[in-house]
Amino acid sequence: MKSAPEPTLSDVAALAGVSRAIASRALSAQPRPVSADKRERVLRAAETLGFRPNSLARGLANKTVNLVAILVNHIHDLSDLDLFDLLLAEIQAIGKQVIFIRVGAGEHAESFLRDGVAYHVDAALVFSDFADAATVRRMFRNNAVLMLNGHHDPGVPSVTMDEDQGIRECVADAAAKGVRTALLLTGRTMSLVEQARIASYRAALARHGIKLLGELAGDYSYASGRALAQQIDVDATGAVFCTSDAMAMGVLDAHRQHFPQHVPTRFRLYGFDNISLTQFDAYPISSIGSDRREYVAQIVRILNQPADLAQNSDQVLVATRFVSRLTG
Amino acid sequence: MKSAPEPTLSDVAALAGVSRAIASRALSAQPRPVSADKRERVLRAAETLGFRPNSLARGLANKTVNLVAILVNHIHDLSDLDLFDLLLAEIQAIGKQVIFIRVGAGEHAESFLRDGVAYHVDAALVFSDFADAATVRRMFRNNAVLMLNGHHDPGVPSVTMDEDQGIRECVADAAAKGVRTALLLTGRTMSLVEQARIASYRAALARHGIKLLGELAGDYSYASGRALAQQIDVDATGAVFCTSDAMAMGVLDAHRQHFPQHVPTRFRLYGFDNISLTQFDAYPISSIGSDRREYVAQIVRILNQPADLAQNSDQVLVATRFVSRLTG
DNA sequence: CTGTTAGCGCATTCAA
DNA sequence: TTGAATGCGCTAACAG
Repeated sequence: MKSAPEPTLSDVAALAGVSRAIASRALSAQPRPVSADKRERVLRAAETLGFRPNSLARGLANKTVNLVAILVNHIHDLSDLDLFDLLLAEIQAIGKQVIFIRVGAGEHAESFLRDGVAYHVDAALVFSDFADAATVRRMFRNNAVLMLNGHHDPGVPSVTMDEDQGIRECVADAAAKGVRTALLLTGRTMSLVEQARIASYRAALARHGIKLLGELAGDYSYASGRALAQQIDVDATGAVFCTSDAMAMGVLDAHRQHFPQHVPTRFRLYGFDNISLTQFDAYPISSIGSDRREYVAQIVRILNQPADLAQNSDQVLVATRFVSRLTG
Repeated sequence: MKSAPEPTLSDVAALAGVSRAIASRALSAQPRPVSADKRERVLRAAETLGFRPNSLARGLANKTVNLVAILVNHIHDLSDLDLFDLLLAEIQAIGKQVIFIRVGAGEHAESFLRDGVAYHVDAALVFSDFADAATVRRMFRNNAVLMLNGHHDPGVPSVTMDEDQGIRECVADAAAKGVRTALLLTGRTMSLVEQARIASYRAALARHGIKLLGELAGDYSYASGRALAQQIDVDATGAVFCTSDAMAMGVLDAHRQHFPQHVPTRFRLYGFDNISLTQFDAYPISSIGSDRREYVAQIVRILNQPADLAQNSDQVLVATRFVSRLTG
């Protein structure tokens, strides 16, 4: 009672009256030597049979799968659907498909991959910071990994945001507007990326003579921003810098509960990531972000390089810049 | 200058001093007849060699890939990161990996799939409405398709939201609160799902004697909601029903520009989808949604069925319910 | 330009 | 319990 078995290349070849090799060449994307006559017959045969090449077999034969893996902690790591949408479109545009892997907090990534195809993808884009470069390198082939989680490693190529640049601009903006004191709301401080970010804020604040009143540890989420906002001394604080837009949104809403203003007037509020939500009227939060198109372009460029080139292990830096909105 | 070639099962077998068959069994997930002694040697050999099974080869041999495809129009089709996050986690929990395919508006899905592994996945979850069931069925094996885009088809299993139920509750809520006139903001009206949704609203409104002042055609987006809001006659309209939360958010923000109120007092506002954003203070929009856990559970249940069972082509209906918030 | 041959890496017969 | 042999579907190398 099995449904009709999938037609194979042999079936096509047989119907067209040619050898399997000819059929293979006629159906190949690259130009291969085949007489126009036979190519035509093969194509017609494939059409009538409803033939669809088995990519597993093809991959096994020529050792390419046209598959890239994207590793994230949680989906929210992407922090921005627009980025993901663009990334997916561009990756597909170069003829590759994306296998999406979510590596939950405590769980071991390796067990997820054990029985999946992910081990043998052309490349792995690592957004997740579940592991350092060494672990990822062990999981995948060395030159197949692209670190996008802010972690650097001499042996592995990476595309990283130059967050320091945007933070400088952001703090400079606050200083120019007369801010003298500030509060910093941070994310998970065990993250290397977050540590670097915090260091940038500290340095920039010091450079401008802005006093850092304190650092409150959140977890990037709206809820944590909302909760921590209770600790803000509205009268003494000139600016609140958050290392995520979501936390800034939480701060904004918490503030509105006490002061029915659209935007805080006592202190300035700055977020981070420039997520698309900050374009909505309700959350006009000044933020820091990079040009998504350039970011994605850099990723795709590396993906397009033959593996030997990737050995150079590019450490690409993408600029970030301050984006001014109502709260800043 | 090629990097170390991946060790294969043969390498493991050789190092362990056994045949390939024994090595294969020892490494199999299912219990297979192997003496404890040899199993031990094989496992150790695999460990020292850093052996990782090639899933392409395995898939070719036993005709299963443990891969499911998720088809979307744009990422935003998911309208809800939480749903996607949960779905991905559950699919991975049953040992499958997800290949993500974005089928752009005008582009042909088939060309995307031509050279990808997607043709031979275990199943395809279709969120995109780029094509009817017939097209999807042609692209994938019949019983491997699960329609989640609201389209029904006798030959293909589906999990669909029972939107009519939620809409009834929603309109009943408005009627109970004395609403006598209403405006409907719709999405892309060529969509079959949207047409059904509109029909539900019309019927429910008529049933409660609420006069439908008009239907304004948007595209589900925040921007379209914002623009269409200009046409709302605040004095004559008792309630505004939107077929997406994003449009309701746009309406809310447009209204706030003229009336500095957190929530409209002249008319009631209802959205659709119950996206997580409506839990944020800024957008306390009453909405209609289903239990994500149940929705995902139903999908995974069907995914777990052997192919022959799916022949039954379940047409599962998941309940939706009204979720009351400040605007309703 | 064509067809034959030989693998890709693995799981599974079938004898032993 | 074991191992030799066979095949999954396709492409590449080689001869013609």
